[in-house]
Amino acid sequence: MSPSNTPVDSEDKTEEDSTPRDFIRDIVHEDMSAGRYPSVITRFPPEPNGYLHIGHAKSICLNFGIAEDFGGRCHLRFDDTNPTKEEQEYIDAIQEDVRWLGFDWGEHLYYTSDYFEQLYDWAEHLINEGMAYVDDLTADEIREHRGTLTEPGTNSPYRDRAIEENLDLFRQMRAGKFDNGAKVLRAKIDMASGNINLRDPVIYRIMHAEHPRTGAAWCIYPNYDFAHGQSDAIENITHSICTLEFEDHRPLYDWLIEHLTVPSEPHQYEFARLNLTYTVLSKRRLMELVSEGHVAGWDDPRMPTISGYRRRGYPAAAIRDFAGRIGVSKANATVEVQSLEACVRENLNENAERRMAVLNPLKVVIENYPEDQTEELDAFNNPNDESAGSRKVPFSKEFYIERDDFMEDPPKKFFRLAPGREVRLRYAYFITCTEAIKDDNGEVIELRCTYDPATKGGNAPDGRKVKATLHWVSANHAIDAQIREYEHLFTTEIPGAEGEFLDDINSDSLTVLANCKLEPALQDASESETVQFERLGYFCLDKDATAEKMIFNKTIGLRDTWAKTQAKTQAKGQQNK
RNA sequence: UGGGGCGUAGCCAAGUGGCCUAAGGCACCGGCUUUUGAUGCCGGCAUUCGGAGGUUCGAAUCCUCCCGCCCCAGCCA
Repeated sequence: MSPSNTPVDSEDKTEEDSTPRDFIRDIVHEDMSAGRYPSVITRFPPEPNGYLHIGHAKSICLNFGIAEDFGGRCHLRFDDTNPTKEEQEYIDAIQEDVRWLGFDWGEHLYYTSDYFEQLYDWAEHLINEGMAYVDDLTADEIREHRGTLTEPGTNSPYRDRAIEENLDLFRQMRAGKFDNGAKVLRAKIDMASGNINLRDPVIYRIMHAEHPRTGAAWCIYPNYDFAHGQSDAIENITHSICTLEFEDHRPLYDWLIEHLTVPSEPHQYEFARLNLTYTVLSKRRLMELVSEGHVAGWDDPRMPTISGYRRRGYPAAAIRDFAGRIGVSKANATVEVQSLEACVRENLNENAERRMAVLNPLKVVIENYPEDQTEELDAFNNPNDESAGSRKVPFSKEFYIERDDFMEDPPKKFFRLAPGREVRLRYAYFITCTEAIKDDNGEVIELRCTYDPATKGGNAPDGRKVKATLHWVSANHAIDAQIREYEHLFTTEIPGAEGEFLDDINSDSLTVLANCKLEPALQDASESETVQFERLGYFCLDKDATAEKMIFNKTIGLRDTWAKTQAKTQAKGQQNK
């Protein structure tokens, strides 16, 4: 079951594997030890009505992960019972995303729609057993008859129709004799049940709609409750894992499995869905962000979708790692996004190659450096990993540094470049600032410096130290690029906690930097490989890039304690005023 | 007021009567290292498990009551 192309995290998985790590694995472990099943079979059952998001990733990692851990398998099953909401585009995107996450369903790709005929037969069986009936009540009337949370419902006047009549009507429903909503098929259970799902739940409805897979073959469709458990049974699913809101449906799930002649007896288990701070994670809301243009699409790098994260440069392994770290339980939980971001940083720190790029360039001229000279300096691709090798970086008289790395009148704890101060240029030389040239507005537009030829490579033979190391890009060799920086899409931890979630959208979630300078090696950057721009963060090529114009997404910044202390001292200054 | 769940540090989360004077991760706070103010390393961070009673030699783990939070009244999933 283990995908052959899964990168990283394959090392210390020796004896840990079969040991239970959450309550669901406990159950599976116990079932297997007791010999209740020959092998574990789980499934991931998305409805193709939107793109997968990080919450789905949790479920995917759980279902495929359990299959892997216990030597079983996991099916990918599209739960396509509502043709009015589902589309082929989503079916394709979902498969791509699950694969990208590193999971493989092998031959086991299924669709609930594959079972429509069987499901229909089971519905007739229920009718024949006197356990289902055709109801002519309107949707409103059915609601009225359902009672309330505290009061029992009342029987529909059609509840006791003869079996023959029900059969005849149901067949006419299938034959397209009625309009949408004219009739439904209901399971006959108990209108007084405390569990509202057992008050004669609707199991088939009339929908004259084109289905992405079955086309016009059907005009009646089973709903979730009537389709899910039976589909599980058909596929011999042993552990049907879903989220907490389906807990109330389990009695109905079990009721159907019990009263139908199904090929196996699956069991449903529920866990808490994922919530993330500063993030919205419901399909309805994500759909709204997309359709109303608040983001550029499902794969906008600010979206918590799998495709958004992919485009943003998050490694699949980081998402899998995150899913493992947050665990699985039944407690409603809201995980801090920082936890996800920590996984991304950890993975990228280990795997991303380093490059140099200047986001907000400030030109520097070295006065004592030969006019037309260019040196090719050695730079490590990953100082923490020798096997990543090294590359050459061109250095010359004029280059760019980050505007933030120079201050004319630096505060105490600032130890980057300033007039008269010496710093190191990474992999290059020590330079000392001699002059800051300003424009008419007093804005610093260029720096004049001198360099010490003896410090080539970055070390002084006399052993003198320097407090800062700056990144830089040679002016004549620089590639121009646009860089897109992102912040959280929302300004509040729980968007919509008070009021409309759209009101909490962060209007500064996207910043476009137009005049960035990249070292030449970045010429062959790719969308799928996130690199570190030293001292800044992680970045990857965006799909909008062209041959003429490079565009990078900022995946995530490096931890920045300097910025943090700055913010703190600023806050203090504010307080004292 | 019906039914189903949940409550262990700022956020996740182990723990299922005695190795718990409660794992681990994130966050946070110190220190060391460092040609990324990154990384790495070291140390700190719940005498307490929603609350109150009770059972027991012994309880986060068992019992009782109470409090709080989430889900359910789609012909959505």
